Amino acid sequence: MPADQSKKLEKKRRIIESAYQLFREKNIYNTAVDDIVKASGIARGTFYLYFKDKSDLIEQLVFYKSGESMKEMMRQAASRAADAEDLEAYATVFINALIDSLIEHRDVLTVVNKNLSVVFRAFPAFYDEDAEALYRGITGKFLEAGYTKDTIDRLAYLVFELISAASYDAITYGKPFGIEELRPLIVSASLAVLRDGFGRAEA
Amino acid sequence: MPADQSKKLEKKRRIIESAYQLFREKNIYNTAVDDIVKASGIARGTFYLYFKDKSDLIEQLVFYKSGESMKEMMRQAASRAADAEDLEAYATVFINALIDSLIEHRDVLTVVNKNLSVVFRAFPAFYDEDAEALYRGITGKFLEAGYTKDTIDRLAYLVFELISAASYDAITYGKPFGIEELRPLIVSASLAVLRDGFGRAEA
Amino acid sequence: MPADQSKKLEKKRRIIESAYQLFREKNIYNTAVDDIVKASGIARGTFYLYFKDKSDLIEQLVFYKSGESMKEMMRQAASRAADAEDLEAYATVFINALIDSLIEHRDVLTVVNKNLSVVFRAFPAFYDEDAEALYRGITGKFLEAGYTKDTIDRLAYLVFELISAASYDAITYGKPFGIEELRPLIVSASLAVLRDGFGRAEA
Amino acid sequence: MPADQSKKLEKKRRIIESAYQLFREKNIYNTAVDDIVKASGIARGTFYLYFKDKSDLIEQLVFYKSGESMKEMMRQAASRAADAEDLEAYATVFINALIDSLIEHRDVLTVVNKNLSVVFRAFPAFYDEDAEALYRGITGKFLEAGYTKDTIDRLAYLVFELISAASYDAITYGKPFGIEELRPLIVSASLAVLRDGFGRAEA
DNA sequence: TATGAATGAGTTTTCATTCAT
DNA sequence: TATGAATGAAAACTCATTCAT
Repeated sequence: MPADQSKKLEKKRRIIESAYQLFREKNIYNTAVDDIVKASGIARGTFYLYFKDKSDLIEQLVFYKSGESMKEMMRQAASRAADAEDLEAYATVFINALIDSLIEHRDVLTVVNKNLSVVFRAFPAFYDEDAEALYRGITGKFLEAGYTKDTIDRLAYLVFELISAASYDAITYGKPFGIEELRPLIVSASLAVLRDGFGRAEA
Repeated sequence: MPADQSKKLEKKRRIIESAYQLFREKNIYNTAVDDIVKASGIARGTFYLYFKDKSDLIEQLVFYKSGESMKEMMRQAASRAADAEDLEAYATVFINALIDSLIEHRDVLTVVNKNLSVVFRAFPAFYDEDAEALYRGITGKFLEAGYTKDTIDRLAYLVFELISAASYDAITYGKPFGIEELRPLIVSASLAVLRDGFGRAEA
Repeated sequence: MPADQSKKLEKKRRIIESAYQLFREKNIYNTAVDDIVKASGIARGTFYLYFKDKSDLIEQLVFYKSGESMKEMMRQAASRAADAEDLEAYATVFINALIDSLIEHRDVLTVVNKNLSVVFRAFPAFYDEDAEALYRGITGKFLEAGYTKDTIDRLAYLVFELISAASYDAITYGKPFGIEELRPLIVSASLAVLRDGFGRAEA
Repeated sequence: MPADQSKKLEKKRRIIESAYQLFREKNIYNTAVDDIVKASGIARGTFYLYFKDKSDLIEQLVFYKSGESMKEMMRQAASRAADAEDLEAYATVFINALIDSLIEHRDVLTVVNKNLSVVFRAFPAFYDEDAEALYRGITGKFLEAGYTKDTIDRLAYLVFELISAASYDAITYGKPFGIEELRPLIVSASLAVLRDGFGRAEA
């Protein structure tokens, strides 16, 4: 039973992976189910064994891909920021690392687009155990520094939005400003937001 | 001849307006050209007299709708901020007024979505004379205060991104935070970004 | 306008006619919309201009075909029975002529099958002006002979059911009895039903 | 081995029973093999262990269901008519009882529809021993009364057709006439057919 | 300019049946 | 016997676009 289960999941992931490739190359609306099954090496009907219809696949793909990527990015950023001496240094390294990750995962951005925010947004809601642990790890330092849990959630949301919105076009189009041109401003603006948030919370 | 011109423009606007309604109700990909011509009360062929194809309509619609709305929002915000005593007060009133406008034009957000940024982004590029004049008016105060033109463009971009990204879900979904809950943070974060940008620019 | 209208109706009839041929050759469920459009010499999409979907075509075809055939059969039967001296002779000739017509239109039976009854059944309800006139003509003799309108409707229904049910398999399969073997019984049984009906109505 | 046999038959009946339910609810062409196996709680492949294909199931189902119902109806009708004094009374009670049975088994009519006649028609051919015995029992009285075997077969066919055709819509749709409205006519018409048939046979 | 019937390539989806386990 | 994942041919339907009037 568990063998069968995992085999099914394995095939499902294979389909998602093929679809993901095609979506990147041709965009979602120009990719037919037919293209996906051909790329997956499965029969047309098999697709409908795993997904109710095309939009079911899209939904699952976006959630899966953006979730995975986001966790991966957070993990990398958190690990690089681990040895920071104080909170300000921690945030600086973390944000820079996050931008690096976004650059590295630029292909995800193409497909997942606005939907990345879907997961960023769900982040404080801990949509899965890994994500929860990560979020706790990252924000823990702020809790120790005296930020309230509520303030942290709001600030995290705001900063993630700022970073992803500002980076999105910079990374995918390089317009109207390149990412390296914008990077110092993003970092420094994020820090300002965090500092400001702390001041407001104490008041 | 000018009468003809305006008649043509009039019909074109009618088509855009009908399409806009449908896009809001059913989303772009679920709206057929057929639906649009029916709603416009014109014949199928006529559509292609005014637009090269469907994507031409979409492009023009998004540009038109978001451009118009944005100018309107900017105008309102600028007028409300006009009497502010200092730069900080000016920015505060302006940002609050901008959020109010976004709330008021929430229906535009639905259709134009991520594409609002398209125009926000094009802003410093002065995509039309009105817009250019507006942008000059709004940012003029910062120029006088000693910000460089370059810094202003970057900061304007960043702040607009921050405001629109953070407001988008708050206004359209009310999740994960409501707009009024987020508003003080947005304002204060924006001010922090502006202040920070000034400091960095001087250095 | 009337030219266009009739042209559209003309094409619609052409599609119905092609479908009818195929339904007879291959049966309804083995005939694809694709076969029909090929046989009609039109494009796939055109089909959907005239019929909402396949079942819409079937519905319209059955109604049209069975209606037309039935009127034709009634007309023939009525004309052959016209000179009959008394009611009994009239009915005898009429019923025999009706059976002849059913034999002649045996191909309609194949497609329209049980649905012939649909129209037979609708008969007293005068589903169209031609049919109404015909029905009035045929049953008029019985009205004069003293049958009430109510009795006529019921008897007509019963006799038509008897004739079509008993003839259906006899004509299409020749089993378990051939039509000529059954014909005298059907005629005589029908007359018996009519006579009996008259007696009951008087009592 | 006989235990196995009956187990096999048991499962076969379960499949037929499930299919029967679905056919009633959704009609034959809208019921997929998949629906049937799900409703039967068996695996897809198992279906093909018991039936060659879908049409094999349909054939067996119709035969089984209509045969069973028909025998049941005949049995009831024959038993209620058993004590009748003369042939006319016997026929009257029998026909009325048959109509009652059709009303009671109306659900069978829905599925078996026109196909009920298939079995009615097969009746004189004694498609199984039970049925043969029943038919012999019912028609025996007519044989004694002087009807020839041939006449009996033809009359039985005709009368069954008359009754089932006339009752079908009356019972399932109540249109254009209700069954109770039609019942006296059906009975009396049937008797007329029988009487007439006797006369013709003697001549 | 305006019309709307016609097009047909392109998509999605279904489903009876097979077959390895 | 029993299973159910896999198959893929076949079917239904959509829709942007063209073109004769």
